[in-house]
Amino acid sequence: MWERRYGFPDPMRDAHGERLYPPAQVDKLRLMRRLVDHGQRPARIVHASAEALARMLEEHPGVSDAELASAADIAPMLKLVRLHRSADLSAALRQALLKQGLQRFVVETVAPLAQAVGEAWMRGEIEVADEHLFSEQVQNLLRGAIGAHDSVGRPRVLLTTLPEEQHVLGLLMAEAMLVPEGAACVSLGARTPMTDIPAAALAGDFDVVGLSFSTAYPVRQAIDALLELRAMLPPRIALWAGGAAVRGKHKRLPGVQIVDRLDDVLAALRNWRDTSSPEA
Amino acid sequence: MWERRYGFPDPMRDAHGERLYPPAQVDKLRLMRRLVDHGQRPARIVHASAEALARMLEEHPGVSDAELASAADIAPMLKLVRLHRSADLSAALRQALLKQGLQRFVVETVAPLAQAVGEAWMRGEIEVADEHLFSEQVQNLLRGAIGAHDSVGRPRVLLTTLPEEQHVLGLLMAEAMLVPEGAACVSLGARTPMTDIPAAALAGDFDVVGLSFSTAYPVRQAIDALLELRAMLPPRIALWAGGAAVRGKHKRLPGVQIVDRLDDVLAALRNWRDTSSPEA
DNA sequence: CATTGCGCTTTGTCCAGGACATAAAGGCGA
DNA sequence: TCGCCTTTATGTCCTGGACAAAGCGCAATG
Repeated sequence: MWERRYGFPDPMRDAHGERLYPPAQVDKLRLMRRLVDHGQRPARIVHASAEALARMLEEHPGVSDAELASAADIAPMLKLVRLHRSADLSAALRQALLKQGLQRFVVETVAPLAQAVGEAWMRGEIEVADEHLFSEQVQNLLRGAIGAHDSVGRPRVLLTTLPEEQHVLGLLMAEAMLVPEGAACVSLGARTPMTDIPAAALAGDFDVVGLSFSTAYPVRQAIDALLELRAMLPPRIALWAGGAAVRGKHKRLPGVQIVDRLDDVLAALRNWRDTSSPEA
Repeated sequence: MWERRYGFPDPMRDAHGERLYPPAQVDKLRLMRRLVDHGQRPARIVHASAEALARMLEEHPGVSDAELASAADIAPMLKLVRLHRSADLSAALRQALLKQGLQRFVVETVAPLAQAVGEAWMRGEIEVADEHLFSEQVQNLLRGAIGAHDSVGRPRVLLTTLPEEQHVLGLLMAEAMLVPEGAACVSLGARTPMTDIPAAALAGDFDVVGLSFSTAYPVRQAIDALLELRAMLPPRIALWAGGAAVRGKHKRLPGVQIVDRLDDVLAALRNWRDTSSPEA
C-alpha cells in the first residue's frame, strides 16, 4: 500500500516479479516503524532520508523528568544490559530485590528499568537479544520470589493477556504486587483466546480477572475487547486492566477497573476488599 | 483460497461484501486445523462433516506404548490440569521435583506430561487456558530451581528459539538438564531474530548455541535456518538443535548436534567436554 | 529390502488495482 | 479551552490470476 501511495518502498523484482527489498530499504523501514510506533504518521516521514529519520529518533520526546530522575538509580543496570553482562545483571537484580523487598523492587527497579530498556531499543541503542536477556532475568527472579508465597487468600485473581499481546512482564509485575498482600494469583501467561477467559474465570472460582496491554496494543481493539469481556463475565467477577494502551481510558470503560500505575494495583485491591468483605 | 478451491468455508457476507463466518464453520475450521497439524491434507478432510472430523481426531494415531506406560505415572497430574486445579497441580509438581531431583523431574515428569497435555489439547479434551496454566506452573518451578544454581562453568550455552517458535518449555527443560552438570546457561527466551543470535553468541563468549523447535515448526524452514546459522557462527561455537521438527535429521544437518531426546543433551555435553578439554 | 531420485499433484503465497471502513487531524462554535 | 464535526490519512478487504514450493508415490538402484 505504501508503495502505491508514497512510492516507498520501491523494491527490486526477482525473475518472477516478486519483490526483493535491498537492505537499505529494510533499514529505513525499521526506522520508520519505530517512529510510527511513537506516534509519527507515515506520510510525514516517508520521504525523509535514513539519516534524518535516525536523528528524529534521537530527538524523540523521550522519558519525562520524573522518570529521568529515577533513571539515575537504574543507569548502572541499563549499562549491564547494553554490555550483555548477563551474570552481573542477574546479580545486581538479585541484590536489589533483597535490599528493597518484592514490591519496592517492582516499583522502583523493574518498572523503570523495563521502560528504559524499551526506550533504548526504540532508539536503536540496544539489540533485541539484550531486551530478551533482560526480560528473562527479571522473569527468573520474579517467578522465584512469587513462588515463595502461598496463594490461598482472597481475592483470587486470574491474570493473562489477549492473543495479540505477548509481553508477560506486566502480568508478572502485577502478580508480584498482589501476592505479598495475600491475594491468590494465577497467571495463564500471554495470548489466551477471548472466549477461554470467562470459562477459566468461572471454573477456577476467581474474583478478579486482570489483563495487561503494552504500548503497541491498538487502543480501539483493547477497549472493544474489554467491553466484550465485561459483558461475558458475571457482575460478581471484577475486571482489571493495566498497561499503556488503556491508560486514562476510565471514561470509555464503565465497569472496568483501570490500573494506570503499579500503585493502583494495591488501590484496586483495597477497594475490592472494602466493597466485598461485608458479604464474606 | 480454500473457498475458491474446495467450496469451504462458505461465509456469509455483511452489507459491504465482507466475509462473516458462522460459528459452525469456525468450529469445523478449528477441527480441520488440528488434523492438518497432525499431517492430514486439507483436500482429504474438507468435505467431511464436523462429527466425522471429531471422530478422526479421537482415532488419531496417538502416543506410543512406551509413552502410554509412563503416562500411568502422570495421569493424576493430567487430571488436575483437566479440572483446572491450579493449586493442587502446583503442589503435585513441587512434590515430584523434590522427590525426583531436577533432572529426573524434567525427564520423567515434565516431558511426558507436556506431551500428554499437547495430545489432550489436540483431541479437544482440554482448553487452551489449561495448557497455558500447566506451562506457567512448570515455568515457575523450573525457573526457580534453575536460579538456585551458579552459572560460572563451561561450556557457556546460549539458548533461544527462532522468531516463528514461541514455545519456551523446550528451552527450560534443556537448561534444567544442563545447569546441574555445571554448564553456564543463558536463555534469551523465544523469538530471537536470526541475525541477533550470532552477535549475541560472540558478545557473550559462548561455546554453544542451543535452539528448540516444536512439532508445529516447518521442517524445511528449520533445516535452512540451522544451516544458515551454522555458516554464520565461527567453527569454535557448537550448534545444538532439539525438538520434534529436527528429530532424526542428523544427515541433513552437518555440523549441527541434534538432540533427539532429553538424555541426548547430557551426551552432547559430555561429548563437548571430551573434545574441548585438551585445548583448555 | 532399504533408500535415493524423479515427476506429478497439492497447497499456499504473491501480484495488481479497486473499494471502503475507520482512525487521526484540523476547523469551528460554544 | 473544550467538545463536536468535517475532512483527510491510513489500513484492510475484495477478486481472479499465476506460480513457487512442499508433499506424495513410483521407479530405479545399492
